[in-house]
Amino acid sequence: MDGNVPLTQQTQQPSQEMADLPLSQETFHALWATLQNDVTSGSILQDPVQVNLQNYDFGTNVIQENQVEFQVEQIQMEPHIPNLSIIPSMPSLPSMPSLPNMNSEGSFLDQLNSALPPQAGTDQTPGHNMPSSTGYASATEPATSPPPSFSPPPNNQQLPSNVEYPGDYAFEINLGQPTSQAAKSVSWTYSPTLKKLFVDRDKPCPIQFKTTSAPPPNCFIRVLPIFKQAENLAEVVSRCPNHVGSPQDYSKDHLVLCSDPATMYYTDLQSARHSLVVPYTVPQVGTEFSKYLFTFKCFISCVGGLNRRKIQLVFTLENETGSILGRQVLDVRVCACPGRDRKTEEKSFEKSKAPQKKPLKRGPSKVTSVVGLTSFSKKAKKDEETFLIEVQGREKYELLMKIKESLDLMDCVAPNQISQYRQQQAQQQMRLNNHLPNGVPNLPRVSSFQSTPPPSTSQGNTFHPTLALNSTPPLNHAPSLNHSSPPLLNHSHSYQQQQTLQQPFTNLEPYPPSTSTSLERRNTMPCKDEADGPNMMEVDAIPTSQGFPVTRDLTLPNPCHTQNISPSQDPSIDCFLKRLGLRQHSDIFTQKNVHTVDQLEEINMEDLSSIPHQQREILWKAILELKGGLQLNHTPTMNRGNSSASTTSIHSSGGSMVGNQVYRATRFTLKQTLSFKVEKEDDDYKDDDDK
Amino acid sequence: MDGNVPLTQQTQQPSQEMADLPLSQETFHALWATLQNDVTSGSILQDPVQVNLQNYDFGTNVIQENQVEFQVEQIQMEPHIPNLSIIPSMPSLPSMPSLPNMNSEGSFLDQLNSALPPQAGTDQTPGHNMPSSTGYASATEPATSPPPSFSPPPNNQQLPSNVEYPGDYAFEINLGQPTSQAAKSVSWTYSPTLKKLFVDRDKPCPIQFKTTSAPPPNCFIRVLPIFKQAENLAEVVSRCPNHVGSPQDYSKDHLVLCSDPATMYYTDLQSARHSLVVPYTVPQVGTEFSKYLFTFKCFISCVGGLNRRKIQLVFTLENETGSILGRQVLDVRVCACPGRDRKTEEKSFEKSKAPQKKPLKRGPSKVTSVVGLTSFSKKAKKDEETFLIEVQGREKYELLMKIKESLDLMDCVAPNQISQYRQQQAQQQMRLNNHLPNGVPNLPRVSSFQSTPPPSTSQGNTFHPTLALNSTPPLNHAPSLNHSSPPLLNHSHSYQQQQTLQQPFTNLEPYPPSTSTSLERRNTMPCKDEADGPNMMEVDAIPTSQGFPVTRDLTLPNPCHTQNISPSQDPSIDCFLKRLGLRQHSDIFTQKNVHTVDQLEEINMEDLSSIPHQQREILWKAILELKGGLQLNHTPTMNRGNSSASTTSIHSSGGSMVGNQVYRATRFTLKQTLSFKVEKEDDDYKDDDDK
DNA sequence: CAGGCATGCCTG
DNA sequence: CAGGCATGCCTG
Ligand SMILES: [Zn+2]
Ligand SMILES: [Zn+2]
Repeated sequence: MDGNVPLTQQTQQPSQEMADLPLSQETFHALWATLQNDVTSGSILQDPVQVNLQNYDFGTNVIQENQVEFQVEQIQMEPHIPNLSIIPSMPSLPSMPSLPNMNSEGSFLDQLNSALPPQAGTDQTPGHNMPSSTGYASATEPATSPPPSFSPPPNNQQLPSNVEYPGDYAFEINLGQPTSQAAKSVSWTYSPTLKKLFVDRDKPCPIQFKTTSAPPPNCFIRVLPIFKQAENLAEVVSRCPNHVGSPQDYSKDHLVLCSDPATMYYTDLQSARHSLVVPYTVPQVGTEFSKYLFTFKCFISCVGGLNRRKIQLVFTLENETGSILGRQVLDVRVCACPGRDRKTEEKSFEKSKAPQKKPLKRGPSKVTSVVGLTSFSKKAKKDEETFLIEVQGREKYELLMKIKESLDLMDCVAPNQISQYRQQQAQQQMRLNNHLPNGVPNLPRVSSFQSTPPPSTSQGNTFHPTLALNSTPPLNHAPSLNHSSPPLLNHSHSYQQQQTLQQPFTNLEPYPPSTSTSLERRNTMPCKDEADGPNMMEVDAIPTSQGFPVTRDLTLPNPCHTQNISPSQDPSIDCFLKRLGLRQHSDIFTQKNVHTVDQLEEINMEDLSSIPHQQREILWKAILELKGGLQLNHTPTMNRGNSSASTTSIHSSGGSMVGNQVYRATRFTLKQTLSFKVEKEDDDYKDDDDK
Repeated sequence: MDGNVPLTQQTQQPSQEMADLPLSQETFHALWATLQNDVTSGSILQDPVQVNLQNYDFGTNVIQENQVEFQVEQIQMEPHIPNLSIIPSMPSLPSMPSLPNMNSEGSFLDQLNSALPPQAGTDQTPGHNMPSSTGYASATEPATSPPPSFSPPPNNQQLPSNVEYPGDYAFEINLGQPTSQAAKSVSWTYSPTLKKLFVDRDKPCPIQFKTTSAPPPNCFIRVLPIFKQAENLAEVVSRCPNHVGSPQDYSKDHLVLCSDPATMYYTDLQSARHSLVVPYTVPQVGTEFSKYLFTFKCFISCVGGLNRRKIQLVFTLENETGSILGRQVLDVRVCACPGRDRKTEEKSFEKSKAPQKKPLKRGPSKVTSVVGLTSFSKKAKKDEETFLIEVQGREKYELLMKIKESLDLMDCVAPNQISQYRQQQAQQQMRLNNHLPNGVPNLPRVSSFQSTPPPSTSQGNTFHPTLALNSTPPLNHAPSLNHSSPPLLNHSHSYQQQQTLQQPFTNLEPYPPSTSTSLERRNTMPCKDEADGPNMMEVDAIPTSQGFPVTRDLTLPNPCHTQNISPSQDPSIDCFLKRLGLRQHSDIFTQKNVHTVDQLEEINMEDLSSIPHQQREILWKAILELKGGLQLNHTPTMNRGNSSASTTSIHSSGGSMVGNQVYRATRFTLKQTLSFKVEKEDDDYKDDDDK
């Protein structure tokens, strides 16, 4: 096992209580509530914490390690201030007393409570304990930072959860009538034994969903692919260079597509993870399930992509504010011969659970569950000087005017409107082009909300016809993933500007667009806790581990950086390396917990010592370019602190802060890692002979 | 055989005279001389033509087809003129009387002679018969067009030659002491039986060169990878998306790299082919060969790249003006297990030539040899209106000023200086970064010639210390490939601007930079025919089929289009498709002889009917974008005529001609195709069992 | 649609 | 470094 994650080791006995370990729904709930609190008042978590790890087949393996970490960090960034003020509230917790006595967590978190300084900014209303109704408003996941005291950085990623959780509505997935076997190259086949879907690349595959009772209106299903093996879990699942979509395409990096015309594709600004969201419609009368067609754009074997690593799909049923009502996980193998491979895997699975317990190869050896929350706030300043440019030649003039126009317009428009506009444009375009798989008729189902540059076009939201006026605008609160990445550092803006934005619903006329932050917005419509629509009750106790709202305020209108970065670029290290043709070396970054380009400050020359000379030069140059300001003068660069707070500083080259904004972010991370000895157990392809 | 090339069929008997077929060196010579003539005076080829096809193992296969085509086309494009005036000089020659009586070609070409109208433009000096001294000056390969009368378009690509030609200096390659076999995964091994190199990806592989007599000074070796199979020959060999280099890297698409620090990497503007050029140094005293280390950046199996298609390297020894002094061809297989694969191929090769002649699989079924020449001319106009732009905010101002500055500077600077500047910058940067394979010390060996934007930096040309003052400036005359592509149509400029430029020598102080075309330049320094340096004699009879000079004048300073196109983009359809993730459909384009984006006008909706709906939409949209002007207004678009001249028109959307230039191009193509029934003969991997 | 190859890569 | 698997794809 080549886990890239530095971890302290703790040995423990084999455990059948696995299914009842830390980071359960209660954890989410408690954390959520408490963190809300904290963001606004400095108080912290008192409730006991439990974790519920499912979906990993531990077999009879021996636990080798069981570690829990908790961290609270606060970052504040302002223009023209030469140093990032990182306020480590609680340095970190290297390891917890071994589980399952996770109730001790309560007292631990109590300690944290006192360690956390009162929030400096006060533009937030006091917190409350209703995760569903308040979560979206104050808890987002953008701003994260390296842990202030560790070095090398600990594994503090906000990893996606793969914990199955049917929830109050008994959310379930289904793959139709089980078949006992299938032709070698059927387009897809599901193995009930393995609980695994085998599907050909780019072939539509129906997946069905149901809930026992009707969930609140305007729910949607999010589909997020993750790597199954713990050592890859931190890596974003995205398409290989060979199968990436066209640059204009918001789903260009998405492994999974859905044929539903109302599908929205997201790329999380922080984690860079690619997920899709599709409105959940209750089953037609007489049918038990709601069916959706999905396609997968890469083989699991794709070089420079999945690269023969197992993946899972995480399906979350989320309400309109992004709270998670249920979660299901499905193992998937995208391959050219689903039938053959299913047979092979089932065969080897039979063998593996046969009495003699003969050793098999490569199994998942580590399981990590992480919950994290980050709150975030931001203000904008202005740049109002006037200049004149004299231009020779009409062509240049028109070109420049075009650029100027767009710059001006971007300034005029609320950042989230810009974001929204972009996302809408792109997705509308996609629809117009009938670009969705399986040729499902592409109705313009998303209403237009663009009071900005291009004139508003379509209307008619069939997606959320019942959107209640008293529900909070989810504009800034699309659920997304817990995957860490520093918030607003360095050149990340330019990327973020171009990224897909988190915003599943666009028909939000009840609420005017706003440039305020999520926290600020709470002042406008505070304490909806007790009145969050008809689904208040259900929503109350719902965890949001995977569904942290994200403020699109991160999308800054400052165009300075876009100059050097193509719209197709992705903030993930993966994509960064891809562009350099150095994908092979992603380990180096993963090891340092560097997952997006704005974390590149973490990387120094020595980290690259393991790679060949020439490649190192290329890489280092590219890193420097991203670190140290690109072509433009006055491009402020902020350095990301190393693991130690003392190294944190700003590389501002005399310029103003990007976008002239003030940012404050507080992040909380709770992580548990279980490590266990693998008895060589895995579905494997080799042992057919001795069957 | 799935030859994409529409061809008329002609059956012929098996032939052992293969080695003496059309398109020999004499052909080149004769063509060259005659075409020179034609460009300037309208006269055409009288000499008999012979062709010498080597390097294809025909075995005892039956020739099914033997076709020769000859075409002359002239294109003229001017701003504000609504129609491309295509002057078909000679409609085309569907098929020639069957060979080997190729001497009849003489009379055929005589007919052509009278068919060719006198040249409209007269800014060329009279032609002469010295290919080496005049070739670079008037014959270039930029301007090509679809044949005016055919439909569907015939295979009129300017394909690279793979004809072995030791030449007057007996140019030879060598791979060191032959080994009888090698370990499974040696980094490289050469099979003398197969005359084939097996090499691991990214591993240095020494290849040696020699000549019996010393070639003229300042010679260089060009290395160009091509596909071996005729059906792929038209496709540019480049790296797969997974192995492309970083965008700044001029060699990012080059399959082959050379560790020599003086290596220059080219991407032909017209053909989009990627080659490298390295100075040829005579062997050290006491050694027989000059050794160079090469690396290969893709496996032949790379998906979206070589894709399991056989390749060859074409090594040409070229003099300083780009004339070809010798050519050698080497089969190469880049694979993970060179030893294993060599063994396998040798085994199956033995079998294949065993008496019983058991059928083997997939062999090369068609061989195509093409010679082509295009002359090209261009003039620039001006755009001098003055405008004022008022800008709010310093950031935007500075951003815009930066852009304006660069636009202005581009206008001030001669296009070839810009080009040169860019190429130099990039390659210098590469050296500085010690970016070359194998860590060979990176001396700045290319002198700086940048009288333009960035101040001149390095000096000291160790590359061409003996560059004679009376040699013609090769600035515009780097040898390149005969691969067709339309000249100055549509949005190709924006791509070209960003493309690697053809210019192997940069120490050219004797000649001031010039914006004039190659033809115009001849007026400035006319008739160097008889005085082209010390190597006049040798150079005289040398063919230039692969070494057609290219005018970098193609690189227009007009920045209008760069806006939407990232610098890393490549004009080839391959890359275009790659970006869209639709590489699978390259056939469609190959079939229509569309190889670069500026030929996209050739493609219409129906052509895409074979591909899946969604992909079609993506593709079509992308094509339309490239065809029809991007985001900017006043972006003139010129349509490429379909195979029929009557469909040729300009889609100018009321704008001025791109760059306000007038273009005139004349192209000549002579092509022979041999088609033969394959007795299932090929090196194959399957038959090990029955050994 | 099944058989089986081709070929990068993993494991001993 | 050799054995051998994994897996897309080609051929009947
Ligand atoms: Zn892929
Ligand atoms: Zn490759």
